[in-house]
Amino acid sequence: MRTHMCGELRPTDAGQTVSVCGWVASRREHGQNLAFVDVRDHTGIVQCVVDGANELRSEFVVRVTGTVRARPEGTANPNLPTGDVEVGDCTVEILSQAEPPPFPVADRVDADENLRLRHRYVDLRRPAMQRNLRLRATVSSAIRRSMEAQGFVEVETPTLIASTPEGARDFVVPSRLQPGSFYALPQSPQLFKQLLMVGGIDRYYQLARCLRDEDLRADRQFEFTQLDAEMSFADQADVIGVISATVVAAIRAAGREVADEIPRMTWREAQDRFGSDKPDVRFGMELVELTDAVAGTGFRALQAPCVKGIRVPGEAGMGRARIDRLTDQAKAAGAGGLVWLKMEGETLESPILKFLSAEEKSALPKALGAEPDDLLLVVAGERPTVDRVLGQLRLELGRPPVNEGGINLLWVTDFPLFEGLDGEGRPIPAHHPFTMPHPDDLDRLDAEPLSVRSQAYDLVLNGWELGSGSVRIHRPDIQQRIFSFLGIEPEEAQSRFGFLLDAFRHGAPPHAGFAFGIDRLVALLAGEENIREVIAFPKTQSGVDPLTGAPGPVDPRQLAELGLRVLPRPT
RNA sequence: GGUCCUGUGGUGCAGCUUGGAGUGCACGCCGCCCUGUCAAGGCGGAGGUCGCGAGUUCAAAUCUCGUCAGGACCGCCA
Repeated sequence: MRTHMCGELRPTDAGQTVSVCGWVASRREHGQNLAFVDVRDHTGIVQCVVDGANELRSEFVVRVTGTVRARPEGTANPNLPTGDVEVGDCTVEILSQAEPPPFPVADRVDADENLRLRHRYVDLRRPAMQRNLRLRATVSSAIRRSMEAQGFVEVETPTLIASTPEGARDFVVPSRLQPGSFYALPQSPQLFKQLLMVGGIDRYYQLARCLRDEDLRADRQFEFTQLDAEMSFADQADVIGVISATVVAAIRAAGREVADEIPRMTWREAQDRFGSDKPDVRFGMELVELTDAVAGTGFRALQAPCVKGIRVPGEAGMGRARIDRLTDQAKAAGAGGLVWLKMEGETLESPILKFLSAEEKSALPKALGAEPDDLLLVVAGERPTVDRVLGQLRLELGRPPVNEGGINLLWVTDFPLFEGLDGEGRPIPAHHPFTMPHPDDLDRLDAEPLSVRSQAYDLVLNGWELGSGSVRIHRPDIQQRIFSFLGIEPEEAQSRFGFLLDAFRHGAPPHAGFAFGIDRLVALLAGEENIREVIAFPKTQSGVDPLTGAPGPVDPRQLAELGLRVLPRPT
């Protein structure tokens, strides 16, 4: 049907008779006997010269046959890769007519999200969406090649699985053959990949669809795709090596530069320096320890176990309203308040000056490395709160746009095993309950559980959590001990995860794994703030697909067959 | 569950603060003209329940309340 793609014609093709197919991108008529028609396919646009184009309209699908020729002197278009040539003496076949598009098919579009999604098939024609989806395919392909080159085997795991009421909310599918019983859609293939290790697969990977029924965000959809991997007879260093190689390969396949070696940082260091477990290391403004500098202060607001601050360069002119908003934000995040100091030239200005000693007035700016016209923000309180609050303020005040600052990968290691205590004093697992504690900390499990580190690690890219992994518990005795720690009784553990514990009694190799989100990786590589831009058919924030109308009601006969009845919505 | 922003011809906006006739801009659409344009140009034209519903008022796109939709965020996401 066609001999060439629109975007590939060049002066070297001159003289050839060609056929191209695509959509009418624009039409410029110059009377009855001359018109220019730009035809677009995913490779680009080429100008076709026709006698008349009165019957053509935007987005009509056409096949154009004609002769490639250099454009006349002075009429080349340097903005177009095909701008030195045109297709002349054209015959135009209309393959399909089209209504006027609901929004312009331009590279950049500012149309309403609902409108774009309702007409996604038009939206996808836009060069930006074409680039994003093709970038995604390039990245996926590079990931597969890298994993296979490292000896990993792709294994598919089931989509209809048993619900394990742990972590995120499950999507649930009613069973017809067992009315009243339900499948769940997998939040991840976690348990299956561990079973594959017991099954001797040794190195497993999968570009796995994961589903979680939680509220949507710019970086979260109901369904998302992960590189899911697991390896036997391997430790943390092995996993980090494999995943590092694959992520670097994927980023390079996308045409971006990245170093071979990915820096590492412990969770503790990330908290101390950045107030986050996923630090954005593209900019400074690190958290500075001030506890000693104000030890013994007479100012009550700074009498706290931990005092830290950040230096906001050049923001001494910040208005009172903005500072008040930051203060509200800090309080909402748990801080008692927000202390601010301004370097008005060389002079320190602050509402709290009268409460500070002379030593403190010089020690605070010095510790923070303050320079003229800087704004200094100080928070006091319990250490985790101080870190969290300042970490948020740092992002708010300094974070660069998504497409700036290059690609900065970072491994964050030595996460705590538990992230705190629940209402009944039981530890909450920071990762998941199959995470192996750090061997050096095992003997503190009973006495100081919150100080126990785990062999869990996250991969962070420009402040986005790309993914996480861990060394898994492969011994039933340790797994039972962790379960009981989490308040999961042996009977409950048996009923929920019994199949895994059974498997571990049949010869489980030590194993470790990882999973990271493809949607987020591709979005960052595409310079997009929102993962919807790299998903062909995403859902809106309220979980609706405006194109297909999902979710919708089902036929009453379907419900009856499933033994279900829909209750009226509570009002 | 909560906070904030947005909703005005097909599209993107302005108008809203300080209520006074659906007013305006750009694109698109329809018709005519035009032989070198490329977001072509010129002339003319059509197209509106100001998301929806209440309330206040002599009078509401504009003020108030509710509601729906889209977006950002908090909660949530082991």
